[in-house]
Amino acid sequence: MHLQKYEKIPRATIARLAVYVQELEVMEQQGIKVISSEKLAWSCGVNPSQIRKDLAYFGEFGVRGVGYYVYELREAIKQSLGLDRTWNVVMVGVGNLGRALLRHQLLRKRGFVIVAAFDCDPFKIGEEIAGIEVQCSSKLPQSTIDMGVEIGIITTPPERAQRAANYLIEGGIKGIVNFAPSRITAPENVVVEYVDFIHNLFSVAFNITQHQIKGLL
Amino acid sequence: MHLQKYEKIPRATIARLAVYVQELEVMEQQGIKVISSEKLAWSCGVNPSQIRKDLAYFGEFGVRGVGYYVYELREAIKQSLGLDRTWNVVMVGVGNLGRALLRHQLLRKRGFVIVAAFDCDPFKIGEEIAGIEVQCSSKLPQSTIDMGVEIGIITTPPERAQRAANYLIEGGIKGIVNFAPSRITAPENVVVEYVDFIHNLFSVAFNITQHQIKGLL
DNA sequence: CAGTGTGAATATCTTCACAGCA
DNA sequence: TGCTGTGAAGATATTCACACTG
Repeated sequence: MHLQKYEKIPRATIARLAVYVQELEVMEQQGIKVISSEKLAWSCGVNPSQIRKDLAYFGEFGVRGVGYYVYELREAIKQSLGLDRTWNVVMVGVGNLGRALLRHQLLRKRGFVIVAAFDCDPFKIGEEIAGIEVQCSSKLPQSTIDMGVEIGIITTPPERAQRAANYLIEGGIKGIVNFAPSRITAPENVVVEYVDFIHNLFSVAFNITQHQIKGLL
Repeated sequence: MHLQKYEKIPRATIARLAVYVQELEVMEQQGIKVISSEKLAWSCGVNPSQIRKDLAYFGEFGVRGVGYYVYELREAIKQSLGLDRTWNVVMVGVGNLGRALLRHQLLRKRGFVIVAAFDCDPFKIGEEIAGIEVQCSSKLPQSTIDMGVEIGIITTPPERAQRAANYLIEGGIKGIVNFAPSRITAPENVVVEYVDFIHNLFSVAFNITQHQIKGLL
């Protein structure tokens, strides 16, 4: 196993590594065996030195004068990110978005296996979606402890996100991905990530407006 | 209208402004009329000066010695972001995720109205979801031109994302939010944002691993 | 000699600290 | 007095430029 240099790794680097993995997979499917940082950079929309620097946090994966072996590099990055294993995940909140995620193939393909789903709506409890039976939220803490689940996904309405988080924390979860548009509080040792695609729509709307303003100057 | 100072506004600022709007709405619902940067910062999980600096890009919204009027501030931010209007949106790709977004109330509530949905699967064409009839993708460019749509959402499988983008570009769209896990290329004048929640799962997985490594030291 | 790995230079972002105003 | 608005300082992140190597 490559040893990670002991430096703090920028958040932004992690986000980019995920993109690199994605693009490397596409290249692998296209039968490309070797790739230069320049070409990879081009298809990921970043600067070549950026890629080299990002990779340097974890080790030396390239061959000077040649480039990177696509398969090797992908595996190395995945290992560096802790993705050379599967992660058990539970979901809280089975609304439209929750259902979509339960049925989404890509999660499993990337090593994130949803092992249970919870909701507090009695009409939903007992329903089966993509092979998973919706259970009552109150069973959550015990279940996650029993199954050794480490990651929780919150897809409740915003006002119930904190309660969902509390259940997850009680259940000894180590990380939370919150899809609800509300901030949650969690102890230091629990990692929290927010997903809110409304932000991206905001951002697009803003940038369109800016472009137009610039066009007038 | 407040005049924006002519400086380039950091991407990160835009992302945070969206969070501020979210939290301000929660506060408004709780009947809070005035808020200090310190309290708002606390509930958004950022530094108070950060908030003041972010707002300063757009104008002076606060009252010294008092704080910010919640309603006023929210409106001012929305105006600054170009959200004091509605945006017509079209969707390409009606899979699990597309359906979830079509049914999602929040998009409309935030001023993003999905006015049409397209797919190339003949089995899906004609189907009606949340009051919107799925149309054949080939009709896309003409429809967006006719309806004056400015934003396109891509929720196709990755291998079809570029083609979807091409249709949208041909249709004169100004911004794209790509939910498919693949990079797309678009002309300079088209704004592109990527949404990929797998990245956030990667990030959580990585941070959990890191925490554990740190724990061992 | 093409392309990596990396220190040094630059650019960007965040936080501090405090002047200035209600 | 209390909290904003902001220049200056500090911290991070990105890009450059080139020594080095397969």
